[in-house]
Amino acid sequence: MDDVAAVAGVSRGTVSRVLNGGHNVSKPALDAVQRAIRKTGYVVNQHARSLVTQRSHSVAFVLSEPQERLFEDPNFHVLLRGCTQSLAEHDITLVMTIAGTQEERRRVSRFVTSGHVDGALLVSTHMGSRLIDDLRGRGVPVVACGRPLGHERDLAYVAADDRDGARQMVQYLLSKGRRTIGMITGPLDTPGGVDRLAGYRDVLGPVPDRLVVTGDYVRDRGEAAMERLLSQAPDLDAVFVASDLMAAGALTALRRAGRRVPDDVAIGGFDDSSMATAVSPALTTIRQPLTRISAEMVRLLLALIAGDPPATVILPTELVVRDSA
Amino acid sequence: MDDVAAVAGVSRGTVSRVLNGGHNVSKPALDAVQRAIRKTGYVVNQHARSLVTQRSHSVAFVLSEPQERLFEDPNFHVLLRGCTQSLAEHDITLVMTIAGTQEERRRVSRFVTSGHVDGALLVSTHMGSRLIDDLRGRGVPVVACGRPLGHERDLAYVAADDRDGARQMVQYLLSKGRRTIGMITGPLDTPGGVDRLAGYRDVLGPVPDRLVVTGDYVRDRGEAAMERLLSQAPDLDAVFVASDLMAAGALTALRRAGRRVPDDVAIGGFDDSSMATAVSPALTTIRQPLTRISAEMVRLLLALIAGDPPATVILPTELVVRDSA
DNA sequence: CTGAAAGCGCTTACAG
DNA sequence: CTGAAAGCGCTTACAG
Repeated sequence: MDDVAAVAGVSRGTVSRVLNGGHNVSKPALDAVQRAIRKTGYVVNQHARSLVTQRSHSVAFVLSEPQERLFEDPNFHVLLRGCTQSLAEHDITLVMTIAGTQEERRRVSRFVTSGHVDGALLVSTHMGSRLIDDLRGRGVPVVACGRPLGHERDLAYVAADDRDGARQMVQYLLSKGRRTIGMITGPLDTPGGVDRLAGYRDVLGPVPDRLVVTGDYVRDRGEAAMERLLSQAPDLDAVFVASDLMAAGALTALRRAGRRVPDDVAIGGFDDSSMATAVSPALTTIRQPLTRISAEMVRLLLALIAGDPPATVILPTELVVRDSA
Repeated sequence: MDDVAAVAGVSRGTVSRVLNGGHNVSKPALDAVQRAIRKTGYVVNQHARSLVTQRSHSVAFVLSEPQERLFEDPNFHVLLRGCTQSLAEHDITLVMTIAGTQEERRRVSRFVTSGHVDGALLVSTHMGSRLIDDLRGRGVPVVACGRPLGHERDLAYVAADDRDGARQMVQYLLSKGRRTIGMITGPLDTPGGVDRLAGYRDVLGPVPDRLVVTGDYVRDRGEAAMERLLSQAPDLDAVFVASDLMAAGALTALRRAGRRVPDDVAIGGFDDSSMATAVSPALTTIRQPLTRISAEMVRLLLALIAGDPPATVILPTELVVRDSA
């Protein structure tokens, strides 16, 4: 920076002003500095800048999933890409962190609170990690993806309307003449687990236990859950599955059992992830607007960093009809 | 830090020494400082530290793919997770950057060279972006994933032995009695494109043009390429496909054409990605050791940052026999 | 083993 | 509009 100032024949203060928008700088000074920057190939040292501004212009993307299951979930990539792009538009860098184990969570907590980032985007399905309390306690701006069970009031978050999506799907299955509709749920310590089940019950009222099996979002579990459902309720003619990945597994189990989809059993998924069209028959499912969710998370986090109070954003879900129901 | 020093009754210099390993510090002083740190909840300011050490303890993961196609590729996630974990073991943070468009590449280049990171892991299939030259010119330590066409000599990289993998697959197909073996290649401006085709030719010698179709690694293109191959060479009894994703597409095309796999046409994939077992029949394929590739990339980058000269690491590939061939 | 002091490369009131 | 100067929060020879 001294070099640039010397070459341009001005003070470092003026160089700095040019760097920060060029306000209060005369045209000739501005030109001289810009020429000097190009000539010297100068790039600001972000650490020095951050040290004085107390702002790093980067945020953490915290993947806090014990089994790191999200990595296999196509939804996750859409979210990661969406956040990276939305942030890039604001010239903010995404720092990727994985908080799978206890040890990793400690590391992440230390990292996020040590001024390395201005805030954090929390992506996890299961709750109950101490991470949230740690970060909140330090006053770090945080936005969660999905309703953070138990922290709805003190944490900003963006979520799809899971419950309404589930209602739409079950109503659709009914409208197609299905009468015995089973469900494979997500884990019941996740918002997608409880809310989608609640939506199912909203429409169907009290349902016999044998019609509901708890899953965990991944493919294999969907397959096992479907087998169980088939043995508990051989008479079912439709199943609402809380994720496309599990629905893909359910399809496999049905094929093996000799049941045709959708003729014998209709399958409704959730997410409208890439899996929905990768399987055959293609899944009728509920679309979550993940790209918009990413954009809203970023918007909310930037607002929080700017000092705004936390807020909640709920985005609508939408029925997508394909071949499985 | 002043607070900690005050509480512990020592100077800031001593606090700093404790923070940096506790060498040359007396036991009582060390204890007092650690107590004070706990009591005050102090966390170092990384920017201040980096400003003086000139080291950020973070590296960039540069995803430089025009179509951002990698995001859909399961290989990519394995790589990202592998790198994040290997880096975490060294207490180094991964900063995720996407350099898809020209504009993004400029941003990334500025970011990487401005001292924000100590080095970069370059993940891209296509070459010829100016990014490499930019970073090299600035003296930024860089390790590429896969042979960087045209930069083999001046860039450190880690790659799987693509050519030998291709040879293994073609030899296997021959050993199963297949006589007319077609190939769907990757893009010919990528190492996986040229090297896998070279391996195919190593075994088969000169091959009629009608047996080889160029693809682009993604599913849809694999489907289209298979259709083309089927019309150009209706007599083929095996196809070596340069990626599992394309092989999945090829399977769809074959099913539609009424050809049974592997009875009528055997399919050999490449990657052993999650796609290989997600499709039916499961793919016989060539395994790339992506987790080891990530670990080696990280090791190489840290060596580079420490001042070692660039190096090349080639990891073996391995035939995995399943149902498609 | 320890403290005082310089310095890392910036930004930003402040005075002019 | 511009320069001189203080200060962001650390680390690290240096002297003791």
